[in-house]
Amino acid sequence: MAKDKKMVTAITSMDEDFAQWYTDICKKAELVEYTSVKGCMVIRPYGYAVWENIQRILDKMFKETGHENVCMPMFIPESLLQKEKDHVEGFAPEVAWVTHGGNEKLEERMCVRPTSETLFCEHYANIVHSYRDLPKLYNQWVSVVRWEKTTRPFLRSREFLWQEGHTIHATAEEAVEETERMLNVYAQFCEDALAMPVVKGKKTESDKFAGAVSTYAIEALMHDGKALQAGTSHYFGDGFAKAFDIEYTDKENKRVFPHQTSWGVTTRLIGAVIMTHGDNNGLVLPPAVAPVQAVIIPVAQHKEGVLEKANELYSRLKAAGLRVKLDDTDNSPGWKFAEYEMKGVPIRIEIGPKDIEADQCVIASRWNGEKSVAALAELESSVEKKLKEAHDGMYAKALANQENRTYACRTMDEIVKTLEEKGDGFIKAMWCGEEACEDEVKEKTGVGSRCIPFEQEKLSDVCVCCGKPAKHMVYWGKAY
RNA sequence: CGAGGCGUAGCUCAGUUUGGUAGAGUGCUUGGUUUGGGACCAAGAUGCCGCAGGUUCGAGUCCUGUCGCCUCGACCA
Repeated sequence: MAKDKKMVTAITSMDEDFAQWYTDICKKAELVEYTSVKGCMVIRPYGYAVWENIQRILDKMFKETGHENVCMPMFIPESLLQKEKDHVEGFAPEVAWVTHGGNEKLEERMCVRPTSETLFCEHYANIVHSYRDLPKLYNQWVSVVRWEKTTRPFLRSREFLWQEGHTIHATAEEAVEETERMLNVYAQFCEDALAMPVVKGKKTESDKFAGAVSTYAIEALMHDGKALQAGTSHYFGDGFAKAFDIEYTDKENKRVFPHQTSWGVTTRLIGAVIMTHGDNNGLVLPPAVAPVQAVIIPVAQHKEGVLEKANELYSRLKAAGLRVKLDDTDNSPGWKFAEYEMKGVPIRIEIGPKDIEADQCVIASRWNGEKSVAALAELESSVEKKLKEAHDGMYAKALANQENRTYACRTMDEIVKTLEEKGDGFIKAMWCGEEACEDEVKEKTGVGSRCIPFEQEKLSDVCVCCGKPAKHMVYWGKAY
């Protein structure tokens, strides 16, 4: 293991002030910059490259499951937003309104989309007429606006980038299946691409999406023990179809309502990556989404043959399909080490005169700080092996953190005591299903319901709050 | 949005109590020596003191507003 001496003084230590540590990483790793637009941020090239990798991988998964990309308008007329009662009640308090076009006041004001269910519904009403038109499996990569009061880079901003999938199906069964399928796609993506374990489950009634019959979510546990909702998938039943007059003719020549879903993940995933894997030396990126997977640092690069050799390694790794960078600036090697650690590059390759003589290079892994020597002849396979190890190691470490911070509690007192003694984390506790109890737990312990996990355990027979028979085991936690 | 704290050089911060010429370290530029964990020497450049008003002969300093960051609540992807 690497010495645990803190080598970068540029960022606040996460044990000292986690929130400040997070902000420091966002800025020092050159992911974002603030602007004069309140609550909005510039996603800088390095941060955007992470998003592009997330997009690329997810987009492929969406297409493999039969989805097509579309693009809806960014404005929604007020009358259209009003059509579904629960939906408008949920979103109206946080939408931005456009009231003027140029100097002229609009006949009807329009909101900037906070989400696009209403637009998709209007569109589906136009294009779905027969069972032969179903299903429609659509997705769009856009930004949306929600007038948030408290904002933080990636975790909550007034405008954010996301994808929203919107599908419409002939039957409820098919739509429910789609809702679950996409939640699984998200969970698999988090595991395979972000090395981030998640808990899959259903949201409670009070926590579900405005207008949904049921909402499913993946919840991840951050390094400070707080929970982060990393993705959601909603089943709408035929409620939106009824509100928007989407009807089709089935095989029996009957007019029926179709069933819908929607699902989304956002740039918040980048925040999740930062807070799941980052350490006191900076960002730690999972290899699958790292803009640079390996950086080559020449040592004593002024010496004969060093840069030539470094360039040769660069060409070989590039040809092997890796995202690789060679830093031949005249900063000192130590400076470069720290810089790429801050930026979370998974693998560092050091090549200097001593290595060249021995036909080898040094490979250092960001996630655990380990250094090893690799023969130049086996460069490609060594680096690929280290990248694989990085992914697996990061996942295992994140999973261990999640498991170590998940506590089963049988009474309210136990919840309070656990949080006091162990700090924040997931609390597993039984629940009767009544909203009053959910609220009381939140009020008395500070933790809210995160989800009813698919993987249920029976911790006791009774609700942690009221003592009546329990219906579900719930994950509770403080949320971002 | 409610309560509290903070915005001064790219970064970290002093100076604000008691109004009177804008400071340090680090970074940046140039030259040289270095180069396996944020190198060293020398010379140089860098500021509408977050922004907008106000008080004053004079504001980084006092007042008001606003924008942003941090903490704790409420709301939320």
